[in-house]
Amino acid sequence: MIESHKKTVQQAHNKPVRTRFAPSPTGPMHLGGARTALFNWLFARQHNGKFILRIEDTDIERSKPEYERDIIEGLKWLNFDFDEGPDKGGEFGPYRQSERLDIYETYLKKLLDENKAYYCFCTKEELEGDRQAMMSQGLAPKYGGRCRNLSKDEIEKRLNEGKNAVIRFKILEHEIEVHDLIRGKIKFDAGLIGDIIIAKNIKSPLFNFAGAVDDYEMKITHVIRGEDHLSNTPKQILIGQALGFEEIKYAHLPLILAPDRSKLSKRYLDTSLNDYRCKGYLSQTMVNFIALLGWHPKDEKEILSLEELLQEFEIKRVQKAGAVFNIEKLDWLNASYIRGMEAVDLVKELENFIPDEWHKNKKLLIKAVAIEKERMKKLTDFKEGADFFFELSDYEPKLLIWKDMTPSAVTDNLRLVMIELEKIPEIDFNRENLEAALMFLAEAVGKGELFWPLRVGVSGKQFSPPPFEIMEAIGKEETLKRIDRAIKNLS
RNA sequence: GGCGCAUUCGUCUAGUGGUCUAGGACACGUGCUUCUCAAGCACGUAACACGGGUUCGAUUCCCGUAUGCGCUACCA
Repeated sequence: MIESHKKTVQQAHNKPVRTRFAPSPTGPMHLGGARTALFNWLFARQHNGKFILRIEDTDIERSKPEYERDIIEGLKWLNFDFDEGPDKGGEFGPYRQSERLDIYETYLKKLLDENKAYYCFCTKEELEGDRQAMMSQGLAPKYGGRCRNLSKDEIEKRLNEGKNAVIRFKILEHEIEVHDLIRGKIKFDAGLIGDIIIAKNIKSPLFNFAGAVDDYEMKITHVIRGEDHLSNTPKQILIGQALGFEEIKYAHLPLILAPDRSKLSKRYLDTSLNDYRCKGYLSQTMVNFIALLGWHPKDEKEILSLEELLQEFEIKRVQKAGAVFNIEKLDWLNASYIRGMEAVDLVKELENFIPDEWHKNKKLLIKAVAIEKERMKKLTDFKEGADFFFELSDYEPKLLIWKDMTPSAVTDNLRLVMIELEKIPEIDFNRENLEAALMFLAEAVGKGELFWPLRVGVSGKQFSPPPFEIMEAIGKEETLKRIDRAIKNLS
């Protein structure tokens, strides 16, 4: 099934599939970016193609190396390995746009020479005035073409005078069709676009132009990106056509939305991938969850590993409408993954989420994790929920009292428990034996009457795992110490 | 304002011209289990934006309206 699909795509292009993730390092890796990367990665891997990372840092003001690092770190965490990219290299590098200025310059000159682009000397003030005028007439605000037909001499003269000039691309008026893998045919009227600026100057290309050049130069076959780029697509296609580039397939992903259906922003929840990592979400949770935002497998399966996604993913099944990011479902998914993990593996994930001292007693840590993972939603929950395994902090003595029992009745029950526990040898101090030893006692005095004070005595908490599990984890000596402490607390 | 995209339970979504009394998941509610919490199990509440067509029949096709979002930068 996948094999045959694979074949179809390769035949259609007659060349290997190459996708790219092309973020701007102007901020930390965003959830939307992570999903774009995932779909690109999946598509490339499914078709035996290549997945390329390209850093779009033409905006030198806003681009920062630390953001590039954050993006690469994020991809690594999610296990989206890329075949070509900055530092890693590849046949079509460099992979940072700031290092490809010569390439853009060549194409820019070509466009200028062929009269498909021209220098524009209009000032920002002039442009703003034009825009206002057009808007007030109810027209699409586009460049009026003041500098479109300047004579060669005039251009030369102004350039020599040192006048500031941007480079505009001539948009020919005609209808243009975008074939989107997800949305089908989309028509645009190029006449409404107006001549766009493709470079601030010969050495400073802008997004639409640089991207179009790179997609061609890097032999990208499929551009999979957010819906926010849909309106840019005709511009990029037009630039490609002017330069004689081959056609590229496009797929525009629906946006990830905040709970009020607005664009995902810091106002409502964390937007960067790293925030979620720091908050204790697992890599596999994020991958799985992000995949389900705007995509769904054929069957009703919801929990899918990266490998399963690789099997199941189909770009045609991607949703067209935006998807609200539902943190509750994310928590449920994360809890589900945590529960499903082996305690030893979970301990590794917990590394940076717990105090160093807890690592000293590995045996206890593993036991505590095995017990607590059943009720954790996030890795951060362990620190609060499992502290009592390592050290019992002070608690309200009243907490020991079950319903309307008297303190002395509670004390009596705890004494009975101690007597029974004393009889069990250290080596047999496991949950089965403990339960067996205390069951008949519980039947005599009542389960709640016995187990509630015992559980609170060993955990110090209103809510906690069952007492037998705790006692086994902390061992006989510590258990007796804590029960004794509970008895003293009550008097 | 212009252009573009979208619209199934609160949310993520399945689905199709008659099988829809619209399916699943999260959340929520009730119950079971139970010393507490969690998990688990059972049950339940809850949706085809609206208006016109097309059709024997429309949630599904077409057109409008509304609403939301995106683009409309010498950002990407």
